[in-house]
Amino acid sequence: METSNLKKAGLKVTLPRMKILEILETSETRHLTAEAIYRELLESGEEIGLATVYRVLTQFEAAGLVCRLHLEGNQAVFELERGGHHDHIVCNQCGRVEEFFDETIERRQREVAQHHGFSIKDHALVLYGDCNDHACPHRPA
Amino acid sequence: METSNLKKAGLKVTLPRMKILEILETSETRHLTAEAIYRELLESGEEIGLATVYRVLTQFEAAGLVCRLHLEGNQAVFELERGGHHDHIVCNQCGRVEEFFDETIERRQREVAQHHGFSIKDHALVLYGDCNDHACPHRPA
DNA sequence: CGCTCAGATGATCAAGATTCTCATTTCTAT
DNA sequence: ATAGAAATGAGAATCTTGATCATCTGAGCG
Ligand SMILES: [Mn+2]
Ligand SMILES: [Mn+2]
Ligand SMILES: [Zn+2]
Ligand SMILES: [Zn+2]
Repeated sequence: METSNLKKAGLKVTLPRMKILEILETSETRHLTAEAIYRELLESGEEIGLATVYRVLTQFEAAGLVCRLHLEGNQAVFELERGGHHDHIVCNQCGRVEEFFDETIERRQREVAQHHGFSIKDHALVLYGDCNDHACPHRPA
Repeated sequence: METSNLKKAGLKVTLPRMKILEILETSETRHLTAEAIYRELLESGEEIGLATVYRVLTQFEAAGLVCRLHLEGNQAVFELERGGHHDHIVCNQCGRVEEFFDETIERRQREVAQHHGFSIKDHALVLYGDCNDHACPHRPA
């Protein structure tokens, strides 16, 4: 088990936290809403409350284990922190999410911020378009 | 009057729509929440409901008169559509919002999307940082 | 192994943002 | 001015997320 991640983060190793982490690690969908995680827990027979899912995800975020994104709609999505920063492309048709990292964009962002006298700390970049690859498997729920 | 914009958009010219458009045109703050607009209406003595503000803003957005952004927090902000696309920098300290347009970033976005087989239709880019210029006038509400 | 208690959980309630409902009012066109 | 269609306002409803608080659980200790 990788309960070590929890311990390292200063979080007590509890059943809900382990199960939520496991779902984040093993789900074929990288970007999950709190409700999607909650549903997977129910399906696997775990009696974990939705409030706990939100609470734990917020704690995971604060601990640097996951990051929270707003890709579309009103629900935040969460993904395991796997070291490198990246941004996202979302398909308007089917909801598929692809990841990318572009050093040119990253550098220009820093330069633009500097031009305006800002010290940039973070950024949010999402591209929206059509994946020209239907039938794609990521149909909306 | 510029009720022509409303007529052109196929929207009936009503008092709430004119007043809301006027606030968007004359407010010294370019990016306004629905509630901020609602408050300005109250202060100027207009008896317009918050639901109407939201409804009208959504219609303006559909008509291409305004665009809706999510800069921070949970409230959307609206700004008059003035022709050119641009992105935003937000100060984490004081909430100041600056606008920018960078052709290099725009081009790289298209190229990245193409690499992934996407036809890009839109994007959302917000930089977060510290404007090193306090005392700035844009103090949070 | 069983005890203890700080910390975690779950059920429910609450809050904030936005939309919906529907009776009433206002435009636009005669 | 009149009528019909569309818009408005008040409040209820919805959706997502966070707060409360009584109960439960896990890590350390004997
Ligand atoms: Mn990702
Ligand atoms: Mn702007
Ligand atoms: Zn697709
Ligand atoms: Zn500032």
